[in-house]
Amino acid sequence: MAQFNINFSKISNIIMKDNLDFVAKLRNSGLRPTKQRLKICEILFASKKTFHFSINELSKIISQKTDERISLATIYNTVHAFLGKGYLKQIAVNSEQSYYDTNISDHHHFYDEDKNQLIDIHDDEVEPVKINRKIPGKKIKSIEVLVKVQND
Amino acid sequence: MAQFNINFSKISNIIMKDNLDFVAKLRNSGLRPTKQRLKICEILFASKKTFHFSINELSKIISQKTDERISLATIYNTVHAFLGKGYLKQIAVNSEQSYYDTNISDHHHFYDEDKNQLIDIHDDEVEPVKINRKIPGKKIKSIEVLVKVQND
DNA sequence: TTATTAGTTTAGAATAGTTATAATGTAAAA
DNA sequence: TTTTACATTATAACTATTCTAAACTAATAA
Repeated sequence: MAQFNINFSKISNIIMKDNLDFVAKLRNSGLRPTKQRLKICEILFASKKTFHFSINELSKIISQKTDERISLATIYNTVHAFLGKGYLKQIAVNSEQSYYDTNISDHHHFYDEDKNQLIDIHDDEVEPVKINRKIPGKKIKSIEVLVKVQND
Repeated sequence: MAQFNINFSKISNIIMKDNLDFVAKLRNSGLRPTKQRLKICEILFASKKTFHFSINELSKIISQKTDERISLATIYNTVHAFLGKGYLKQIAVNSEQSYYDTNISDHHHFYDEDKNQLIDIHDDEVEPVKINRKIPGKKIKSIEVLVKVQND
């Protein structure tokens, strides 16, 4: 009886509303829907609005939004797993930190060097980039434009 | 007399041919022409051919080409100094390592993910990238295209 | 259900790249 | 020369990330 109550509160806490979608999403990609992964899904994918983050920033968001802490190792693991499944994109900005994007569509970025912040460039804001050269034996995996900006 | 010989061999060893140019180059930018900096100048700028390198790679080249070792700290310091003076460019590829380019002109890159190698894209190989958007209060510092390629 | 198994989380150790420190050395100025 | 400011160095410290191995938990079999 006591055990039932505990389990129920746990479950109701974790699985709610659109979290059912996340459970399916994870299961479909062969990832077990653990409470850590569901929490991270919620933070990353619950809003229609996409955003950019570093592991460090994600870690802070998690501690703000949750009372239960998630270990750094798990955050790294989860982000890598999501990258591998194509749910996240990695963005090369500089060598100090990795940045990730919940917007996985092909697009380019501004990088604000003063605020250390990425800003999406929408496809209608750039002329398509045409590369008139091929590397023998290689295929293009991605074409990314990074526009660095600073205060003027 | 003995001292004269020692100094002479030192100097003749260090300052020769186009190294005089490097002495001037360094002096003109307010950097003292030390033997370490001259050696690194030689490696980086003696050939007309430009190239890409990581600190680790540069360090290896130095130990191959010199019997006198240069400390890692000095290599970092020197590369940073040269970056600051605009003699080198930093390229954002991924977060594992910093890459540097002795070609400081505006240009784009292929990145071979299998060989972990950068390849210059010449200006005539890309249509100019047009960004039809401005960030208020910001000016564009650089526009860089990174084309990731892999074996096909 | 319950037991088993295979995948997951975790703290903490280990590693890699980079920066800081403080002592020693050296180029340039006095 | 002597002095002074800048450079180099070994090494410690730091930061981002990965590894490890033990404890845990979701899925599966019984």
